Amino acid sequence: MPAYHPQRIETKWQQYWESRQTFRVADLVPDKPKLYILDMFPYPSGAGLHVGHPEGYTATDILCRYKRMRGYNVLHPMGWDAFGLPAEQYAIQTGTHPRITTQKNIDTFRRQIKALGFSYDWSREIDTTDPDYYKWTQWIFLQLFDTWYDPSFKWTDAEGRPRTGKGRPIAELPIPEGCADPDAYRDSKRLAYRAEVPVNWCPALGTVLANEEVIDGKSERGNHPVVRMPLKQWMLRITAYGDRLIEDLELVDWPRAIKDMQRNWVGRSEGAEVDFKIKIEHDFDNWRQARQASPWPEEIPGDVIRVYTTRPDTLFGATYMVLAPEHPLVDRITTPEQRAAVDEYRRQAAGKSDLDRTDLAKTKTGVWTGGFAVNPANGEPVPVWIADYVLMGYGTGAIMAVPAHDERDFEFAKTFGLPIRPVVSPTDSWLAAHAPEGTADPRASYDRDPGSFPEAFCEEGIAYNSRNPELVLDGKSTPDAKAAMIKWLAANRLGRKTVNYKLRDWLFSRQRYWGEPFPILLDREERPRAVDVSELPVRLPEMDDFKPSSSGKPEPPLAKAADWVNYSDAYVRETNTMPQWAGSCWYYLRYIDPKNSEHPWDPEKERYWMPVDLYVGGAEHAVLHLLYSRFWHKVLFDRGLVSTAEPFQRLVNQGMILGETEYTAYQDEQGRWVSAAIVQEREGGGFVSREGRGEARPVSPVKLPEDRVVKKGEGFVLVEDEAIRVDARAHKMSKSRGNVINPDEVIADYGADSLRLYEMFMGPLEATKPWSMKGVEGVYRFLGRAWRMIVDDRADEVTLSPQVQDVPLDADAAKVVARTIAGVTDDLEGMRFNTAISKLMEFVNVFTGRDVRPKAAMEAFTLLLSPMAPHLAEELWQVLGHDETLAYEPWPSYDPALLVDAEVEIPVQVNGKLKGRILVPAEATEAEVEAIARADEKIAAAIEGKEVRKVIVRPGKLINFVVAG
RNA sequence: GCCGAAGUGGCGGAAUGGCAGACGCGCCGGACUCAAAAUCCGGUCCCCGCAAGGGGGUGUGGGUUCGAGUCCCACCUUCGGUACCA
Repeated sequence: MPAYHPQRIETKWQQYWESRQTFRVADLVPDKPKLYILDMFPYPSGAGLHVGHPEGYTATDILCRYKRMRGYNVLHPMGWDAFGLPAEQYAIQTGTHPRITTQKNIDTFRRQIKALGFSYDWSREIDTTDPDYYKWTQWIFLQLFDTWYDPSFKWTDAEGRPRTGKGRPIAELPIPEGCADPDAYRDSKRLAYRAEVPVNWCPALGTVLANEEVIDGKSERGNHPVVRMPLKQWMLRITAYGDRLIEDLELVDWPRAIKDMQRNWVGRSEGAEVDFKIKIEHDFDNWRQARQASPWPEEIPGDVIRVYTTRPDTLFGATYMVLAPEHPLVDRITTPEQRAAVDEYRRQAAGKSDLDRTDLAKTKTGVWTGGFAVNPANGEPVPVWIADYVLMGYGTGAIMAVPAHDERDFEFAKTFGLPIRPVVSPTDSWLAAHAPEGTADPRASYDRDPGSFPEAFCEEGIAYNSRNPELVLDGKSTPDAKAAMIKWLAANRLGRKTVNYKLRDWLFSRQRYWGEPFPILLDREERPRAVDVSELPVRLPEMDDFKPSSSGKPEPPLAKAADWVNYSDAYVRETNTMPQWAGSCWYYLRYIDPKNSEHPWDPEKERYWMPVDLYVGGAEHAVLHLLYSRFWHKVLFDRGLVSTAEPFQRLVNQGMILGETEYTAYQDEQGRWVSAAIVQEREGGGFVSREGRGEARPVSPVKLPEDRVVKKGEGFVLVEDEAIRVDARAHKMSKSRGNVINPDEVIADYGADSLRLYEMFMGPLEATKPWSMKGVEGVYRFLGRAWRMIVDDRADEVTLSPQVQDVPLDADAAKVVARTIAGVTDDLEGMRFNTAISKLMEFVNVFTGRDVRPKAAMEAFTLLLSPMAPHLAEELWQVLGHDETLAYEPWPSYDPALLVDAEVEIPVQVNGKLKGRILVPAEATEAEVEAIARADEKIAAAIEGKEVRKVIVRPGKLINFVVAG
């Protein structure tokens, strides 16, 4: 009977922990150091827990349990990111209220997570859809609404660095003199503001779609037409924090890859804005004089095209301009002759989603407007085109095209026969490498026609062909030429230096039901006003119809709740809701003080717990969630509501868990095997084989069991025909592939401890790795061996094995124990769980081979095992005679002297090649080691008759003879 | 295309610049058993050899070093992210 029986043990200890509140954490414990270890909370989907979830959760749980035993006060909470589209779509289909679905899913997730035995403090559980939670999400939104960004505000950060730019209360915003409408001015400066933004409106579905849901201008569901139309939406001014989001990455301990991604996403670039006068009559000279005499206009005047460029040094090479099709000046500049073509092009562009315009479009398209503008550097007229390779959302939505030195402009100019004027001289090596074959004098032919080269020269170089009566760039390097051009432009009010970001302001509203309502009222002129804090939360109105609008225009479902919308005679409620990101942007703060009804969190508790010391989650959140959270946190910091500049001090990304490795062979229509080497996946699904230049023939994949394939050379082949290559690959788990592992089933078969242990034993936490049920069995067997090492498996009751005796440790045993403690401790500190487990396995392999197992060794082992397999460890601890949980037992210690051996075996090399091994005293000097090595028969033979030029001795490590001949 | 990560036995993986393959899976052999399962013991990178022993080996090609899986350069492959960002 008392074989290792995880199901019995695990429920027993889960109940024990729950009933005694073993892991409830006190807020402020002055004599203990604090540690805040956080998991990314899950979206409770209807599919239930996935084996990917427990990977990160197990890792953090191990650390928490380990750190508690080392005397830390550990905050380790869990909650639910529960707003979101699936519950709403389910509601539309079935009429079930999203709250019901969400609650059901949460209950499932909670049950599954609890079955894994994690040491969360469940009294701190939060749910983003709970009005007591979203009350504070709304409250934080009001802070954003109440804040403007002062880019010139000087302050000093916690590291003592001088900083510029800070969010300040809107009441402190200086109103410019003579401002006709101070309220409108304030509204235009808030971090939360309203703007017209195009959305993908699908009239047939009556709903607004995300970019991913639009394919080829049609809806993914139902294939209905989708149009882009402007809609008034809430935006968050994250771009104001672009520099700080980049700079403060220096303060955190995150993987370099994630920091790089964030930097790229923000995409800061330095360049210049330049104004090109629209050429209507011959008025350029007059305009220049007027410009010189007045300040730089912040608002773009109606008669100029303002462009952004990172290469102002190439302005003399700007031979045409391109506007985005949506650019407001298109109408004004288009000539009557070109009107029809321009309108048609714009109509086509409007039918394409952003993805279509970028992803699929390989060749450049565009239309001339018929209009011209004037190049401010040389006064030459340049034609103005529209093309969808210029995006309205970046820079100013207009570019100066320098085809000689920009790959996209080069391609466009060649397509439409526009002039290409070189203004940066390429290096000789570039010319030699890129000149078309047979070019006698590459430089001469480049200067004559850069278009004859296959690509543009986009690197830095020496300027030429760049002079006007006031400015000479010729001979200057690119950085010098940029500086000179910017200086000249600024002096003549034709341009100025600017910084630009790829990052756009954050579109923060959704036309959905299942999200946080905005705490905002709109007056008759649609001016926003904050709901009074005393009226928070603004609850979602009860509705039983979640269907999209039938009004024929994009309208959020909340618009149908008439009583709710009509706040008073003067005001209506905002009917958009917040995106799913909102609740997850600040949840780590609410865990600190989850029940506080007066404040989002208590400032003293915030100072105690923040920052989060370790944050673990999937890399798919590397950019958006982490960037958005950091942005909110910085606003809260600027407003004095949190004490740290960054929320997450250390970040670790767990890798993805793939399905079991699959072997796939291919058969043609006659059922003949086709080698995977000649099979290609076709776009839009299906596979074809292609032999040499032959016809592509359709083939179908066939899944093979492991014993039908064999390794040959680089890959796998069929056992019965080794000429047939077989694909061997693990795939992402997905319902459609049928390779999803359900954690409930693993727990039922092997227990939670085995699941936990296996997920940690698979490999490094950060790595992507394939699942293997055989691997689960392996760790299950290990736990069984650990059980039998301590428990008498032949007795009727669970009792201590007679081999476990209260005897002192002999020298060897003491060494094994000390080494295991040292190794496991070190591995846990470094989050190397896989090697920590292998050290425990080695320990068991040693002691199961012994007839007498000292009790002290067994106790140390049990404590070392407990963070990873807590249920089994608690049971063993009890069998070893203890009444209380081991969760707060001190972590085992050891005598460091035991790690040092008196004698060590070291390798002997001759010219770096291993020739033998010798046993030397650990304290032996270099000369002694050399003498022992020379005395060794094999070594003596290996160096006999050769000149020993040098002897390298690493005491306790190795000896290497460098010989000649 | 750009950015990032990774390439080590049949498989997952281990190795502060110092004995490559710890630990686990799988496989082979043995013990226990009437038999099987479970369990226990031994073996298992490749090649030559009965053995002792010898030789080769960490994606490819160079380099640094007494010594390279590890550091540097170039390339190849796979995975992840991103995508006309002016």
